[in-house]
Amino acid sequence: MSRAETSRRGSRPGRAGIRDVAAAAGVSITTVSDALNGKGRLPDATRRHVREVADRLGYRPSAAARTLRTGKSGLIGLTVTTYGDEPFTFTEFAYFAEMARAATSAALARGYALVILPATSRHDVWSNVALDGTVVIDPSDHDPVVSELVRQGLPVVSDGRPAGSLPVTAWVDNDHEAAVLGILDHLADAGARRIGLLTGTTTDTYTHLSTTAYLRWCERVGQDPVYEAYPAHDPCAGAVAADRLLARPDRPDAVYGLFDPNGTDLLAAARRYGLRVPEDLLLVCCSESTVYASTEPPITTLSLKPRRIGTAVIQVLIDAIEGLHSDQPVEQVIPTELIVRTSSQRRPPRTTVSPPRSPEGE
Amino acid sequence: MSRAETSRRGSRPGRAGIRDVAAAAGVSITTVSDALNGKGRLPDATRRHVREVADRLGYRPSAAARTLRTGKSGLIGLTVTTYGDEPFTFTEFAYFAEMARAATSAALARGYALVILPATSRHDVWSNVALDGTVVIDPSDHDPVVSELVRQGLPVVSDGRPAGSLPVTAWVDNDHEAAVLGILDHLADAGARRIGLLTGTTTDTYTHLSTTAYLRWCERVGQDPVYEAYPAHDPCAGAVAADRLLARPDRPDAVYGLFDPNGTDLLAAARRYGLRVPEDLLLVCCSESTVYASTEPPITTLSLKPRRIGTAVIQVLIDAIEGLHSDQPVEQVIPTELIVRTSSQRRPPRTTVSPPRSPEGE
DNA sequence: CGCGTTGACAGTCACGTTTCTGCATGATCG
DNA sequence: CGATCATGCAGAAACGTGACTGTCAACGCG
Repeated sequence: MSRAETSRRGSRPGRAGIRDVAAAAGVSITTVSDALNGKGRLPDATRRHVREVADRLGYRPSAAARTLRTGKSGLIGLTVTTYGDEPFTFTEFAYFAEMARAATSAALARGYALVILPATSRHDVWSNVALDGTVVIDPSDHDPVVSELVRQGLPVVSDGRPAGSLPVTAWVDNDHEAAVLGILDHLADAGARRIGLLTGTTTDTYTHLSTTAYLRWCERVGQDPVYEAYPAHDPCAGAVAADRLLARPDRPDAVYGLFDPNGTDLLAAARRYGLRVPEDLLLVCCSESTVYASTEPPITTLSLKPRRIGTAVIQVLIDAIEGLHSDQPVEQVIPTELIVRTSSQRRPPRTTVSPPRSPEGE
Repeated sequence: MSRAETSRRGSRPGRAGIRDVAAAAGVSITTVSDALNGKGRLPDATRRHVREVADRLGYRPSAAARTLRTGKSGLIGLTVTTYGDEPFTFTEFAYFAEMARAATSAALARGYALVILPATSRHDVWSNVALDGTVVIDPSDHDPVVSELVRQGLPVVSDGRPAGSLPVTAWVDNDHEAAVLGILDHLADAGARRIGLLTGTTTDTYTHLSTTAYLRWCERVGQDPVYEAYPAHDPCAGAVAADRLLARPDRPDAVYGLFDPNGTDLLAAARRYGLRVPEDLLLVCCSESTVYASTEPPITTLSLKPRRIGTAVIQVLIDAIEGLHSDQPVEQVIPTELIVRTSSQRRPPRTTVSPPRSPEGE
């Protein structure tokens, strides 16, 4: 300890640096770094001694310095596209919540953390955080943020296949067409003669693919399409659209709703029109919420398996970050699950469709 | 351009550094930094010229280097405590989702981003990310992570007043006692004679304060407490507990549920026992979900205003980070809002309590 | 016995930025 | 007209870490 007082010039008290550890242990900075990272060729005695001293000093390596040096921050961006005037709809529906939860867990298990970053945030926020890669949920056609990130060489994996020529590194998605066709067949099997659709006005691929599949199915079986579209980010609009759908002269006897709240909205609308579910109206909606297990009646839902999607997205992204070009394809399809409940099961198939009725008081 | 070829030794192609900008603009590094950050004393011509060149080169400052130099990362940790065996219940209920959404927005508006970090994550993840401060949601009594962060001098603001002697920098919370007392009075005003409570077995302050308030209210009005507790993280347990509560010999004629899914669970249980809502059973639950507006009947809910809480937490935290010791107190109470719907309104107050009935088939 | 080899460490540079200090140049004032 | 001063900008020192290179001793082998 002749003149090893190199620690006094450094940062504020309370934070010990690698120099302090080296001085306290009587070794060099290199030895400390190697001992803690298990890199060099050191005898176990030195390694243990250094680790002990580091623990005693409460040494925590500076994440910023490590990131600057290694070029890896251990941070992954989680981006959701925006709807309407709301800043963003992060976890507006249970899907996003579950997906983000699973993604966070999966990332953490591999030593990464997630940073929430809306696509419309100011550019300086994006460049103020060092990202190793990014997950984008349902990117729009010409998302400028995605292009920018890819241009910078960052891996970008999207939840939902990218629309247009968006240059993502990889994507994970459900087979939405197969899911919709399966639901329509399921409803037809239950006796539905005219199946309606509650869909959205946005241009994301989920809405687009689902609607297209519906229209194709209608054409195949020779049914006139019966659907109402509304801005999916507005909960009030959903209730109104559900009402509109059941008020039509060609009122459907079965409805599939693409969005989470459609189930309760359609149920409420059916009550207003005096329609019994499932006797007069079969109901299915796409949702991850458990409330549909205890509604009256319980409503059949389509689960997109957000936990599996979130996990898969993170695995693919981290593989790309760490250069583990996995033998799996960069396009991964996760199966959906139809949870059949009372609302889509009808014992005696009806042969006639009753005319629409006027709304009744509660 | 005599020998200004300093750019070649640097990083990989595709990322322009501040040196490249300086060389291309024919100025020094200092001038570039000052011009972009608006710091120095430069003529507008130089400033504009430098910015133009930086844009042309697609220059993005390195977040890691900036963080290392300034000591500020612009990152805020968002931590939720864990329940049971699940890794964590992030956004398990609508409250967390809304709160996180508002917090993200508020942070972004001030140039910060949120990093999702469960309290039980491995320590290396925590030290691998440079945080300016942390938000903890409902910290447990002796949260080691909070203590560690505070010891490092990081501001920590909690959503929910800290239990025990947890040394947080500040906290934001509702007045849970006043909220519960208000609901109980509301139910009593609607004619309730025996009010039950559906509560949790966890030791967080929300559950504790609410339950205590209930017990005190019971003592004050001379009612025997009627409550069931269950592990709040388990949705199945909630349905079972709701059933237990309505199966008791001293079955209540009004119930307040502390957790989000209690409304539908209680409604389903009431149907099983042939109880009409609100005629035979008044119902209120604490929830942020909009589904309770369209259930049959619509259920009165207590909103904890998570958007206001999330915003307030972030404002207080960033004020602390930036040293703006605001004149506001470091303990902030956000009022709750009772959204009165059909389930808690009864025209003719009942004078007798009907005996419990057996469950009926659906 | 001399030389190459290997183990065990120390010194030093670079990551890219911010910021402090300092040197010119022109303007201003006594 | 010379000294002072504001202005505009350049140079260089950090920030804390990881990695490369270099040094010194011990040791094996011809």
